[in-house]
Amino acid sequence: MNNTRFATVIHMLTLMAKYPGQWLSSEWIAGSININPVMVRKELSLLQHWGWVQSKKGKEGGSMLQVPATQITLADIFMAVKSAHVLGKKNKCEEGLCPVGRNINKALQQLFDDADTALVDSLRDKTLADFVQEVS
Amino acid sequence: MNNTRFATVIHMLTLMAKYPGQWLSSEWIAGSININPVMVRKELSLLQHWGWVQSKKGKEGGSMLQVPATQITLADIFMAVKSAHVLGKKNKCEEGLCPVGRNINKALQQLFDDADTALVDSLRDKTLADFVQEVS
DNA sequence: GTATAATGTAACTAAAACACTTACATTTAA
DNA sequence: TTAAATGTAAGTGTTTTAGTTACATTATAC
Repeated sequence: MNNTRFATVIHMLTLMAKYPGQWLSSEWIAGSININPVMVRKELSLLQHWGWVQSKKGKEGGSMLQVPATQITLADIFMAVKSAHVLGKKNKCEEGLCPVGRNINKALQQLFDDADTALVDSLRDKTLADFVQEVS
Repeated sequence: MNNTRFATVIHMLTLMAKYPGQWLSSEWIAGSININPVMVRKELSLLQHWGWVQSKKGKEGGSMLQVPATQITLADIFMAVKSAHVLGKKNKCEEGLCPVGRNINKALQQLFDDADTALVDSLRDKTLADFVQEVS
């Protein structure tokens, strides 16, 4: 995770949770985060895909939360944006070039999966609602 | 962590743990990992800095472990190579541009630190020796 | 109906992170 | 004295990430 996607998405969700029932424009959300509105819209499409957010096109349109903030955990949010393993990437050890290396890579895979799980587990007991409360 | 440093370093340490008391050349280590020897030497300087590894220049030189593999935990290794937070980076929310945003960023900082801690804690009960045993 | 203001998305550009590579000074042992 | 290794700086190439432009589409207010 050497990107800002988790920060961006939780920021977006927090704003929507703070203003429930209101159509927030991507322009306005982007302003609060200090990023480009198109980036916001890209992440919005992810949030829609997960059923967390509803968007409305056209004038007076925008986006709002579709599920209670108590039902979204930080683990859910992390998994939605996670790309790589938390311990990083593996080296490419292909075509049997590395005799010892192949076994190591197999053990690494397990280790990487375990680490991902440990982190996600630690995020499971905090909800978006909890986070929003900390902010207010 | 969207890089291969953890994988590279634990691979290197595993090799040195498997061949204790032998001077392993960066060329040979790099061959097993299938990466460039210079990358290996860069990471070696990190491992030396932590006192885990000893290197010898000149002909018949190389590197070897200087401490027992039982005394290096995966948490130690992770912390040695970790650059960003496991949840990623924060958005730049400077100069009070974002009224709501500033509070969120403060809460995010805490969350990011907690997540890092949770991951490190989960890595603390496994040593390099444990990992090497899994590989063999 | 028409103007306005929003989303949705593709395509492109810019910047940053990452890994590779070259080169060479230095060191050490056979 | 030669060979083989580390140490490291400097430069290049690749990939990832973020920003930006552009525009088709949609929906509302007037």
